[in-house]
Amino acid sequence: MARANDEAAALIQELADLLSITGGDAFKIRAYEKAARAIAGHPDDIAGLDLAGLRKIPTVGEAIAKKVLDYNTTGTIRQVEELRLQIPAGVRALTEIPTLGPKKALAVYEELGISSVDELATAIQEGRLRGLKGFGAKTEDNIVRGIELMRSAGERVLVDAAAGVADEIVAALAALPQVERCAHAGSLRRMRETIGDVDVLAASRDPHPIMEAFTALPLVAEVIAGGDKKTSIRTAKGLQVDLRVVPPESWGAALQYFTGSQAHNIRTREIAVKAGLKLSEYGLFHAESGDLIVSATEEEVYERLGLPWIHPALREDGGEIEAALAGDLPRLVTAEDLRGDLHSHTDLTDGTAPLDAMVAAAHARGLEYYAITDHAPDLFMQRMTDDKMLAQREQVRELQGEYPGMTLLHGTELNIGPDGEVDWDADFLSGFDVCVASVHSHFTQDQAAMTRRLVRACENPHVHVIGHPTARSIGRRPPVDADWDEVFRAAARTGTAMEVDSFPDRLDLPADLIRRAKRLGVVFAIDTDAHSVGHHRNIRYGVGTAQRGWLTPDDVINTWPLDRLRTFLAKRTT
DNA sequence: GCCGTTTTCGGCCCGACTGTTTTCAGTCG
Repeated sequence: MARANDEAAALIQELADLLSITGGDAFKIRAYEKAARAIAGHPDDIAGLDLAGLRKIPTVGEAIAKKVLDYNTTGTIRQVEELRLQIPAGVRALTEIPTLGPKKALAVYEELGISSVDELATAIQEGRLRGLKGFGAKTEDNIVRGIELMRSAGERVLVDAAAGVADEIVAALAALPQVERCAHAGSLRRMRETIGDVDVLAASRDPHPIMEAFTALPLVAEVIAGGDKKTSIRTAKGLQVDLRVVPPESWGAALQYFTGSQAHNIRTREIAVKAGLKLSEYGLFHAESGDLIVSATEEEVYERLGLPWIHPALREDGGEIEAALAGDLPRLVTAEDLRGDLHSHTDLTDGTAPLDAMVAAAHARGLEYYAITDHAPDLFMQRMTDDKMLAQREQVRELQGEYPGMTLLHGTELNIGPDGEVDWDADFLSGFDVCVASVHSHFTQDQAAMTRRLVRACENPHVHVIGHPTARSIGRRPPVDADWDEVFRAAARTGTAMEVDSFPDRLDLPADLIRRAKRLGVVFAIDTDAHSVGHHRNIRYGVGTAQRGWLTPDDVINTWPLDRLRTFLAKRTT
């Protein structure tokens, strides 16, 4: 699935990583890192660009453009290959150990010949790090614990797990008398699909009791670092939480800073520097006099930098600064924009709640329309039959009378077979109000077969939405391999929507593919795929993913009024 | 290595905390 852009960007990033170990110029390393991001996020396929075309990519100059050309012709970059010979892959892996960065990795490699995490663990056991300059008893101890952490937990968690921890901590701290404001920031506020650590921000003039209350919370298993401005803990499940306490008047600048991303912050600070200003978590200051200009709200900080407020979901240095400067920021879709949900299940198949409970939950969300889409017969374990489906349709029509303000749609989630065929013939399919079609098996087909399969499903006039298109399960199953641009072109051509599935372990389409699909003219449906009443709450994660994909309300068919949606659904079969 | 109404050289975001040092380097975000 990797595009040339992604592969070239990964090589440039590797070049930066390798240079940081060999002690290359820090600014050169940063230049590579910036260019890697720009290449990964560039809308055009770099495989088709010449030197001049490549140099038009921001932060890509002569030298990096030539390296990308090198990649285009040879499939690799010569300098990367050379550095790989100097620095074994295992030495790079050492920098994955928390508290062990490039300098210490190079030290143990050069002084002791250590080139893997296992060798390092053994060397520490044998006491061979003793006496090495810069390696004291505490450092040794931290490395041992870092290796343990890396080998056990320490991996990123799903967004709902992080949100649960953040909500608990924010609720506890907000109740303290010293706390004036408290909120989560970081990658969770940006709604990244997985979260490495949770950032919590509090505003107060009296930080000490807050830090004490924080480290005394029942979920705290270990205190990693403790100061009056910043304290870090780890939960029993291995999730790190950083709490920063700032003066109340710094709230806006601090929220901007701690929301990140780091790449976005570098861009905003560069803008500040060019304007003779200095931006930190404490505010926006005059560089020379040090006088404070603004700091109370994020809006003020961005405004004084000459930018409109930028939604957290966009803050990845993925083109949002350029769009903001040009006045082209999208008005992102929100949960309030959603009028309906087009994908949900009941206990007729693998849901756990009966039809009436699911409909009541949808009504409680304030939806104007709601589709029940139980599985179709090709998923044999669900034991669906024509009669059962028709009986459910009758129940849906009867239930409609109880919900005059919400239109119930009867649909189904079809199974896309290995050849792209779906359950039921055209005649039976035409009886549904809406059909979602999804891949549920044969995940490992090669790219050509999978592409044909998805294109064929799009071309089926009865299929309105492709459900969880990549079929990935975050942390468990990789996305299927397809030529996504070809699939998206088929979806745009046939008027088939791509789903943004809100399940925290799906979030499918992922944000980067959403952006690619949108550029090709695709429309989307943000659905819960709810299998229980509680799953309706997951919609926030689907909306967050759609926002990271730069979607506006108009891109999303279930923000449309019912009449417009019906027109969209109907034109497919005429 | 990139960049430029401070343009072809001299800059390049900013701060907190830790550990090993006696004033600072390394790591992290």
